[in-house]
Amino acid sequence: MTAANRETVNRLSNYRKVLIKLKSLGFQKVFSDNLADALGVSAAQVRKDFSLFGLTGNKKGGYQVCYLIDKLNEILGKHEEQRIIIVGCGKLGNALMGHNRFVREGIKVVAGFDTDPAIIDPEARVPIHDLSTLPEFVAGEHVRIAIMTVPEGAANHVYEILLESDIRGILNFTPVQLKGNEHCVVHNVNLALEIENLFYFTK
Amino acid sequence: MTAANRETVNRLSNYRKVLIKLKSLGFQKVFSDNLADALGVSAAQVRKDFSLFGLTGNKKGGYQVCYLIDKLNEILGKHEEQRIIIVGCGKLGNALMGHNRFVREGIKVVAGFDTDPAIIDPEARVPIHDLSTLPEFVAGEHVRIAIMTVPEGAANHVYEILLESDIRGILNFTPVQLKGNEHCVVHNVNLALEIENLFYFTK
DNA sequence: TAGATTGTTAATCGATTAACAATC
DNA sequence: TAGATTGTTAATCGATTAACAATC
Repeated sequence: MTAANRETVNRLSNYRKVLIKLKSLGFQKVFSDNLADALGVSAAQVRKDFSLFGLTGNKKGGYQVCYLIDKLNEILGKHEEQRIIIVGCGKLGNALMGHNRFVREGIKVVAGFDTDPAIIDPEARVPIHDLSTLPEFVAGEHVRIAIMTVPEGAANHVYEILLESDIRGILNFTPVQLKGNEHCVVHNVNLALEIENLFYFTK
Repeated sequence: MTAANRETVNRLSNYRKVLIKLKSLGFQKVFSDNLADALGVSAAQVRKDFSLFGLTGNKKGGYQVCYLIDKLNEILGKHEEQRIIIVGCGKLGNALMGHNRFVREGIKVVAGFDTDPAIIDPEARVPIHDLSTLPEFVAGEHVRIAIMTVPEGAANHVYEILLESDIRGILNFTPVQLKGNEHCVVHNVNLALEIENLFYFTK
């Protein structure tokens, strides 16, 4: 069995989103063909994905919408609130702290961290703490995912702090490409790279 | 010949970045092996990538750093300033408007667009214009790349406006997955999806 | 020359797709 | 039953890697 990769899991998230929409419209069952159209993938891909995660349907009868949603919630950890922290509370970090979409998707930013005393504010609605208190906070609050929005120069230092903490996954917005290791997964989002890439493909 | 895909172009950007660093350190030549190590890919991949774009080296002598930088600048369109606009100047759009990294990478945000009169300010350092003036502005200023940071509900409407304008590439931050067409490339950056993905892989 | 590196061809790997038996 | 859909196996496709001849 091939293990689920990042793209597969992204498709699961997208199936879930479509299914929730379908449920709200009163649909009770759905065919692989319908989901395929909604996502722009093949029906075989949908069935393959479901098969990989043990999501079963009925020959001829398709899949039960509620069943799929429930199973996907479980697989994606959507039964409970997903709590994250944001390290680096500059412009970008701040924007993400109030990101409405996170709230709607059940993702809660429980705290921000920074080193600038002018920014630190433990009394704010989303408290901003000193970076030095991060390991303790993460351990105490059982947070395992962090967004990194620090300046390029601080990237490696902050990364080390995160690796030594209980953080298990990082969404890295710095241009420094971080590798991750067996304890900590890193996804790099390099905005300048994305723009550069678009320029290439529109030439 | 297989055409260059997104990942290949991303690697080109990363080679370029490493090469600029090497040049500043006084290096004049580099081997595929060195670049491979720097990026965490195989040396064969480096040579294959270069071969695909006609970047040549010398058997035994490696590649000339300056030559590679120059060629990559040309391929990636880095000889001139890369001008973009930002559509939707809420928290996230605003943060990206002042993104220092863009400046350092030669990417210039020439204007923002919004529909909220309270936000519109044509006199600001980066002017924010009314959305209705976008097609005219884009045509007059020859801008071809746009970042979309509008609310989910406005995504499809704004997308249509962009498709009818001279915009050729879009970096889409709304959760609505846009497909793109033969005239316009779309890269979707779905932050909530990225977070969800991290939660899956850290279970 | 001997040793090392490029550039390319062939092999491998993994993901997607096509096909179809099972079956409702 | 006949028709339609799942679930899985085999085929395809594309990207990465290994191997090596060419050659500096």
